[in-house]
Amino acid sequence: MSEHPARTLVTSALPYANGPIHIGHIAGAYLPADLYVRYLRARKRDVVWVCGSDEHGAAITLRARKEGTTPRAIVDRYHEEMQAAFRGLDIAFDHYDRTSSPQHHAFAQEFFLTLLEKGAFTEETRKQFFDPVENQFLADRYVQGTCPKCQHDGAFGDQCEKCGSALSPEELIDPKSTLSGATPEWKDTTLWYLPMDRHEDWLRTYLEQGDLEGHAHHDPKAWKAHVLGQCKSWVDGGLQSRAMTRDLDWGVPVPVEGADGKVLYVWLDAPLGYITATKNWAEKNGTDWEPYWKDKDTQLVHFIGKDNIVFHCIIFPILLKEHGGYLLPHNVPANEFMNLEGDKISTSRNWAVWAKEYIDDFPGRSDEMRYVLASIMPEQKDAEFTWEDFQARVNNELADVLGNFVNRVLVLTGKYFDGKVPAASGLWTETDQALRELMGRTPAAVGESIERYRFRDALQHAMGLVRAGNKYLTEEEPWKVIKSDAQRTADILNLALQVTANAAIVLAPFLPRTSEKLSAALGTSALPWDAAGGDLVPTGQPLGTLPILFDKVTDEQVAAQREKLGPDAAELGLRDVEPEKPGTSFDDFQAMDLRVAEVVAAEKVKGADKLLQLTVRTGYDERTVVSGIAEHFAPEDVVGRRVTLLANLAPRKIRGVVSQGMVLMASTEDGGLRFVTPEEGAEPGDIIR
RNA sequence: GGCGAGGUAGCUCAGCUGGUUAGAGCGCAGGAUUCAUAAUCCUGAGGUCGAGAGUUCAAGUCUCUCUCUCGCUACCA
Repeated sequence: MSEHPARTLVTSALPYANGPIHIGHIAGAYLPADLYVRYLRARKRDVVWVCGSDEHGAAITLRARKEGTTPRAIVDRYHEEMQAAFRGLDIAFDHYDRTSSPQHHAFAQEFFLTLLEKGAFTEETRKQFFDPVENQFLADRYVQGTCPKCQHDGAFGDQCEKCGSALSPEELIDPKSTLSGATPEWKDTTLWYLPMDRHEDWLRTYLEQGDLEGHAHHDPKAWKAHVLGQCKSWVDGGLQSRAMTRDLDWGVPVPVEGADGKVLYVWLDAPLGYITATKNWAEKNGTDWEPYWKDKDTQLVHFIGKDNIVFHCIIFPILLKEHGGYLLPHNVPANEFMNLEGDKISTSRNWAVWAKEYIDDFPGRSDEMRYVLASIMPEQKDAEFTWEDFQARVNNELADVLGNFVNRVLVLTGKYFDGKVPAASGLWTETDQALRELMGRTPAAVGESIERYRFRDALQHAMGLVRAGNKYLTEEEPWKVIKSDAQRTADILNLALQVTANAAIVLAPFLPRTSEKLSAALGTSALPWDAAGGDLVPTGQPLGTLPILFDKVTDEQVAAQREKLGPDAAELGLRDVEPEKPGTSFDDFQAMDLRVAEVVAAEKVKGADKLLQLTVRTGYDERTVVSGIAEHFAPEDVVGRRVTLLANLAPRKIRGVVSQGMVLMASTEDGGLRFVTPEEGAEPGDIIR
């Protein structure tokens, strides 16, 4: 406990600015960080916690197009909304920034240029195929044509899978874009890749031994199993080069001559936002940001969800190390996912508890949600939130155990000692001693758990003190003792009050509002964490009044919340769907040959989870079509069905099977698939137009 | 398909480097109690630790096979 870093920089994953915040986000990356940081602040440690909105990327431009507005308008709206959601749950960042700010753009460009100068990227200026329809450059794999060696006509730009020859895309005869089918143009472009394979050796040492550049850096045993497991699996599997730029018009422009229409890959740009945010925090507070990112005595901790592990543990560290001068993460305590009422949380299906709606429905009751989420936090495996469980925890634990304990102590003191802290004799019984010892070791137990990112454990320890307090009162029965021994009654209540004051401190990270109310009533506000463990409330201290700390959650409230899950009634008439594609021509439509066909045989493609190999009868031939529907349909379910076939689609080899056409499917809102089946009477071979 | 993490009492979950009768909270049953928000406290019932095999004096804890869940990844024309 004595050794600790000189300062700690904490980050939480930058939330993506195209949707509201729900409890899955909160429990994953924000509440744990908030608990950790509140604890460190209470210990008077030097800690800074930064976060911000991740505002770039293609999804935001798509959303803007759908809503008929600009990306700027979208990110501005969510930037405000997300901050309000965090405030509502008392998620208290030291600084919340955004990646679309001029400062961030400038910093990200500078960082990119430094990497470029240091040779961190492989830069390739070369001619590359460009799809004029999709208006973007095509990776080798997205070009297909006839193999110059074996005349196989499904060869990819990098390799012919028929004869195994390695190819360059320009060698292909009659190349086509696999995105649009258009004939690509041969144009100059520059791409910047991060060759991650160069970094495998030191990454392995860093991850497995916790050593960096020959020095002990962190304790790998302190990392969560699932985090290390996933990282090792990546490194052991061999790291690939990753393009660090994208062809988009919304993002941080690549700061290189002639790179118009290119932006930094969001995964490069977003984590740099942590640094920008730290800089802006420092400027706001008139201090220096550099020690937080560069001093050897600083500890860097990233709080994220499990979907972000590889980026924070592998790619970002590579970037930081290549740049030089920056610290690498000392721990990445990623949480797993929070499920909801038996199902995955889903934004599009409105299967979520939105932070903002919770606060609207339960105003002033942020502590309750914080408590429940901390109790069930998905620290080592996925967790499950249900409203029934929420009700039980709030009612049984917060109201009955904590709230009632506080109330008993205050009422008894009010009744017997006029609301003033009675003087203790100092003669403690064995029972008293046992409780005092528990009180003495609880702060360390809670703190140790928090420092190990075991927040549920920490909360258990803190609540354990309160439970012991209830037990103490029941066993010592001051309401009986008062009749015969006023001093003994004073001793009992004095100790019960000390327990209450201690509980206020150790519960403060979890229940900041409740803790503040309690401390205010006891006159122990502003006591630091390290004061806890002993007597805190001075004799004679008049106690303030406290309203009931926690209202019970009613069955009606539970029912109403469950009712809100699922598709919104208002949305049922007007669906939230992908925007319509830009206009096409009648000629383009005419170019497609759509036919009625019948499935005569079906089998799973071996080695593929999602692929079904179908044999379809078109009336004029029988052919093989590979379709990605195996997760929705068993082979026997599809045999005999009449389907809509795009018959003249260029053949393509998928998983070793040549697919001659495409079966049209409707994808439903819940992620399911339905065949587009012609009405009775249509026969295989009938033309659809 | 490859890889990773999980599968422990009715529910939500702990069980660190293998070692006496497998734990907590909630729920349930019985009892005690009344200062308190019908709150509290005590006692108890409940588990072949996903299935099967193996290593060991000893396995929830190590190895192998299988199975289910979640994630990453490839293939979804």
